[in-house]
Amino acid sequence: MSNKFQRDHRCGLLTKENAGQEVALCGWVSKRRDHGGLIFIDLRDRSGIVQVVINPEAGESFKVAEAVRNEYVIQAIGKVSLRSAETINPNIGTGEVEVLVSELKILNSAKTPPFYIQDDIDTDENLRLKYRYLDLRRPEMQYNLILRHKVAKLMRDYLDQKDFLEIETPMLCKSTPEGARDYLVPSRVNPGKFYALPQSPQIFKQILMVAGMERYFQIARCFRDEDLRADRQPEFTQLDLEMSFVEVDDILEMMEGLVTHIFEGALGKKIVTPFQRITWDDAMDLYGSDKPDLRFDMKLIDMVPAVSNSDFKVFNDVIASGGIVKALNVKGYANIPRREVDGLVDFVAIYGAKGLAWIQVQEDGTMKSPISKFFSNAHLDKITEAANAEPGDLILFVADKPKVVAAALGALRLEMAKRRGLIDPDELAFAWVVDFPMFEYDEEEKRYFAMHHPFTAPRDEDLQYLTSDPGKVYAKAYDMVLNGSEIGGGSIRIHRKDVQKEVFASLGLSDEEAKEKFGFMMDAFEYGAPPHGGLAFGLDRMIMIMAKRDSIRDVIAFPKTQSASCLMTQAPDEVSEKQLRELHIRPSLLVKKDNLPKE
RNA sequence: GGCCCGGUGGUUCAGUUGGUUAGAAUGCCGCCCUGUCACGGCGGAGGUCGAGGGUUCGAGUCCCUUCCGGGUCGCCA
Repeated sequence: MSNKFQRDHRCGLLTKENAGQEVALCGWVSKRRDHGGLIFIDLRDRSGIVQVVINPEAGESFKVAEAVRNEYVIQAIGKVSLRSAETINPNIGTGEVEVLVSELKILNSAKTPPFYIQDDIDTDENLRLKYRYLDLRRPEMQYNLILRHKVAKLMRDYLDQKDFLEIETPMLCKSTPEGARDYLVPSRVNPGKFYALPQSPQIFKQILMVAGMERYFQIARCFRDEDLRADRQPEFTQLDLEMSFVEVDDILEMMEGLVTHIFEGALGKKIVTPFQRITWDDAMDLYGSDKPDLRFDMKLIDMVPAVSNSDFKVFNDVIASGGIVKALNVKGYANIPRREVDGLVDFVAIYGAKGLAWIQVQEDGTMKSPISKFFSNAHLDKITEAANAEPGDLILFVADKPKVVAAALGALRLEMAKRRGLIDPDELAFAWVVDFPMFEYDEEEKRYFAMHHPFTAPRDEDLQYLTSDPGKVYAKAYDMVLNGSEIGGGSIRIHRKDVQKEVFASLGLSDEEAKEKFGFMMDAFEYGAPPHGGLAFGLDRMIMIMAKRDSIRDVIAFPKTQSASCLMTQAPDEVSEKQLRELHIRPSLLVKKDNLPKE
């Protein structure tokens, strides 16, 4: 009898219902337990694990079972049988059944793997990445990739239903001047010229709107040649989309529908809409971050009114020079040991804060603090009132330029929440951060930069300040935030040439430069560009949160290390002189790192 | 580019103030075992202590350089 397939059932899907059936299974040996006259094998395929049992009655196949080792690929044919009550294993899904094997075949042998193929292994990432094909065999990694597939499918289903078209845009693009560093690709047929890999399909999707596609999306790979982080890879995936004839509310509503669809479909979680909306100004003011974690409260408190006119020179000087004083009230943390407080001073120093002041409100209501001696009782009353402090609370102060205070206290807020266990890992706190400033002033280069990108539309009421006072202009831009992570961002775009020209001018781009870099886009805007806007979701980050992982690498099949290399394939690598010459790159121009002149 | 953490049998780790032959657990190999599921019992093999240099009578341990991995600040329109 020849089977069309080598197997007709999946390991992890066998249940009581299959009892009595003759089945053929294929998979990897997860574990072998040899009792001499009886051998148990945990057989694993993508669906899960089932126990197969073999005894000497199976003849030659029993000898095969004796030779089998972990990660051998085998085919097992046998009868599904119910386990007797005392041998049921409640720890696995298929624990009520097992397969009594009559025929066992080794499809391939395997070397002993360098680490266990099981969840919760404590292994160096080095090894996991080098042997990624083994790492990906682990159930939790399979779950992550399956989840990723489900999410992508749910996205496609939803957007298809809403009349979006999936359209591909080029990978070989023109280098863009501002923003992140581009990955460059030399052109063989155009000596001395380079393509850039896309940082996003931004320009193409806007052109697609001019082209009348009305609703577009793409699950697009994007590239940025910047330093890596736990949540940042040099190549990453975005759900990129754009719509014509919409205003901000239309897009936010559509995206809330999308996210609801995804989280219900993939995780069975009910999401409440509409999401909370918070302006960028408020987010920075209350949370010190443009991506606040709203799973807990602990807002930043403005302390300037309470501490003004005291004898504390440090605060007075900061306020006099245009700085601010803010504080956090860490409830019930007054008993923090001195050593830990000193550690917090170091913690905020990372973000540029020159110091950290604190007041411990003791159980008897008295203050323990290195700075309380500078304040009158009236001042202290005002401070505790502003902080809404009760006995047992710890008040932490940072005084500096607004940007430093936000960064330091924003980070400290998260850190204290972690230490106090204030974060519910099962909660999903969605929010929109809206009304971003259009521009950000760079002190070093003494000019404005676009906070999102230069195609973002300013708010109608702010158009008047575009040239006179760019710092006052806010944009029709929005970020979707989930649990303190930015998972999506977008804006209404500029669709009028005159406005686009003004924005380029505010950015210090001359007409010639604008024409040289974005001429095709300005041209397109002259041929009937519809009002449009869109958004891009960071797919990797969203999956990371859904899978409750700390690293984006765990939801990407083949990620790069912090030095942007692939430990499995050894990319990037050197290339032959011939290849270089064909690309018009003189090998002699290549300089190894250790030969570079010191800067 | 800065700061911090790590690199010791296949794996995860211990290794004191620099001192004899670098230990443990697990894995691996062999033998035994018919109800295990972290199977059990007995025996065995397995180490350039990331690499290079230095200090020292003597370095896994101290110093310098370097490579690799991780976290983070800058950076990421």
